[in-house]
Formats: sequence, C-alpha cells, structure tokens
Amino acid sequence: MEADATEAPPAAAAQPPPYQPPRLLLEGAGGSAGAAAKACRHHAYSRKQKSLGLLCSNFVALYDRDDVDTVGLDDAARRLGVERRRIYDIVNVLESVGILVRRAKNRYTWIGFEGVPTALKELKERALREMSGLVSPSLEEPSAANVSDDEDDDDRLGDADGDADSEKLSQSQSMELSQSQSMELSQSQSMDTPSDKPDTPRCQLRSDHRKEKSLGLLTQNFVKLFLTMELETISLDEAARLLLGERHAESNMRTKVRRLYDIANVLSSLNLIEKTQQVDSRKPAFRWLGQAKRKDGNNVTAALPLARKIVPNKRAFGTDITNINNKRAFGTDLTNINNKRGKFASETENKGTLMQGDSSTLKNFESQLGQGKSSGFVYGPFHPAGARRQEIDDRTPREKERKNIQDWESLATSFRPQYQNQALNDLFGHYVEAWKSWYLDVTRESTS
DNA sequence: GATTCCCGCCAATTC
DNA sequence: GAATTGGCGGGAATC
Repeated sequence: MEADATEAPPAAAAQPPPYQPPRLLLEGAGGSAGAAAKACRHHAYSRKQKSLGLLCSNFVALYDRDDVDTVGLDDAARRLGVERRRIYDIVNVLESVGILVRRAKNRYTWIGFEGVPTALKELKERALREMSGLVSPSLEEPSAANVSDDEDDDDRLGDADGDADSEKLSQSQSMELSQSQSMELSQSQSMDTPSDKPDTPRCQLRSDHRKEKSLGLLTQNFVKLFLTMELETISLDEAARLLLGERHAESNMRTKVRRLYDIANVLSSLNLIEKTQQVDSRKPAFRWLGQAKRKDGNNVTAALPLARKIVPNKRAFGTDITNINNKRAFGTDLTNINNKRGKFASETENKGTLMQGDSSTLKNFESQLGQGKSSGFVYGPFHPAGARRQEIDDRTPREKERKNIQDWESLATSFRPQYQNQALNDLFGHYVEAWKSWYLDVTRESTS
C-alpha cells in the first residue's frame, strides 16, 4: 500500500498508521514542516534541522514499516515538508544501497534494510569483477534509466503488494541496476570523462555522461571503496580523489566533495558509516560500519576516535604526498595535488589507513556481507568472480590447482584494465597479489 | 578562515 | 510542451 499522502503529522486522519512526525529529530520544526521551514529561514534557522542526514532519518522513520510497499516522491516531500529536490537526493542514495527500488516515475518500492546486505554483497562482488577486468563494462546491460521500463507494470504493482515473488523481483531489478551503474566506475574511472564508445549515439553519450555523475553511482562507488579496499576510514577528500582520478580540476574536486558530503550524511544516518576524526589531525573522516539500520533518537554521531590505531607500515593510500615511498600508495599523482590552501599535504598524511592483512576485519566484512555462513565456505577477501565455480570442483588434483593459479595470473595479466586512474591501477595490482595468495590458501585448504 | 552542506537554478530526460 | 529528475556550484551556517 502506498503510504498515505494526506497531510502528515498532527493527528491528520485517523486512518493510516499514525505517522509520528520525525519524532526525534526536528525539534521545533515539527508538524507541517514546510511552513515551519520557511518560517525558520531567517529566524532561528538551523541548518542541522534541515540536513540530509536528518531528512533521511525522517524518511526512513516514515516509511520503514511493514505496511509500506511503495513510496511516492510527492507524498514524501509533502510529509517531510521539504522540496522534491531533496527527496531525490535521499532516494538516490537509498536506492544504491538496496533500500528502495525505483518502479516508475515518482514511485519507489520500499525494500527496507533487509535489502542492504544483498546490495552490498552484489556491490562488492561487482567491484571485484570490475577491478579484475573479468567483466567487460561494455557488455553491461542497459542503463539505470531503463528501470522505468517497468512502468507499464504499474498495475502489477498493485497486485504485487505483499507478494514475495515480486518483492524478489524488485530486489533483483535493484541489483541489476546496481550492477549496471557500478560498472561505470571501471568504464570511466575518471567519472568526469564522458564515455567515448565510438558507436554510441550522441544522446546515449550524454545520458552516460550524466549517469556517470549521478549521486547514486557516486554512492555506490564510495561504498565500494570500503567494501573492496578494506578501508576502515577515509576522508572525503581522499574518496573524491580516488573516485575522480588524478586528472581533475580543483573545481571538480570541490564539487565531488560536496556530493560526498551529501552521501556521507545519508549513509551515516543509515548507520552504514559513521563520522569520526582522524587521530592525529582533527580532520573528519568516515568509518565503515556496514550494519544498516535505523538510527534512533539523535542522529548525531559522536565522533569518537575509537581505539583505532593507525599502524605504521600498514599500507596507506593516496594522501601521503611527501612520504609516498614508504607505503603502497594509491594515486601516484598525488605530488601534484594542489590544495588551494596548501595545507592538504601535511594534514592528510598517514590518513586513510588500509587495514590490509587484518583477518578479523576481513572476516567481519564477509560476515557482514553474509558470505561467510551460507555455503559454509568463507571467501577470501578478494574473491574473484567465477571462483565459486572453481570451488565446487574443489577436489582437484594439485597439479590442476597449480594450473588454475597460473590461469588466474595470466588472466589477470592479460585482462589488466587500462585504468586512467593511476590509483585504481595500483589498486588492481593489489588485488592481483591478494588473489594469488587467496587462491593459494583456498587450494591448500581444499587439498589438506 | 576553513569546512560543511543547504538551496534552488536550470539542463537533461521522460512522459 | 509539461513534468520529472538530478547535476551543479553559490554562498551561508558552522566549526
């Protein structure tokens, strides 16, 4: 059932499930928030009351109920008292982590938090395949825009309410969307570069270009950084740099960071990440939590720098400009980073630690992604696509295993993608190495 | 002064 | 042609 569109809060109608206006979060601006928001504009205006994160919490509070299947954008905007534009920001992010699926113009299917693990798992697997070059982006399916192909199924939507199969359908559609979107990371590592597929029609190119910059895709790529690189924390500057590639204008960078702020606020209100501070500088960063859930009560995450240690000699990426030799650095062009205030280099040194080799962290990831339990087989951290098939044949003779390893190596060599982004190129090398050792471990285990 | 991020313009896309 | 979608960056609130 579609969440009722009646004017929200105050004892509106006695019918549908009593919507508790943003219990929580809007002090003072509750009720018909639209008017309130305007009224507040000059007066006791607090941007915290209008933050995307808060809005997202309210959005979730509003729709995360058993009896909600579809979400109308207008309805959401009205009930939350914000402009439609803001709702787009929210749903784009929610959709890319599997909480929503777009069904038609103005209409989304609410999947809820149970959609998140699947979405993350898909994202991770997808990302690993992309990194390996084993999947050719060009083979990738249509485009996000095609979700609306379903639109003539609107009627079916009605039937689908409460129907488990269609629920699954939406989820799988969501996954397809995620996949096609995320493919574009490798397709155009520099997300500001329009695709240059020669045969692509012009309008398609424009469309691709637009999609490459979409908030949804950016969200997925941001999440992929955590999922595939085992980053524990990352600052938004660093993320932007990794996602943009090294050739970027300062203005692109600023824009990207602005978007990342938007995304981070939403993800943080979903508890997927939390804001924290890098230990030695006060620079804010985000830590991956990976357990999406509704945030209760206050949405302010204490930026507690947990007992995280930044272990020297662990691989750090990207940001270290002056001390790059000592680490396996991503983003080798960092020497050119030209922060307008010239402070960047020192402030970001040693940040964004890769928790490489930390098996407990890896296991965490796997269990969070639901990979550890289901088959009884615990994937290694860099589970290559197609490896599952090999696992099934796991009772192979040692020689065959050795051959397989060589195959992987040669495959990796021959398929090494030509990333424009040096950072990703380096990252790829990291994966290849990790695969080798992972595969060795797996084959060793299976024969012992 | 630097960082964060809301806001709304306006172009692209879809209907 | 209208409506929807969403990229983008100005600039104000906050740190």
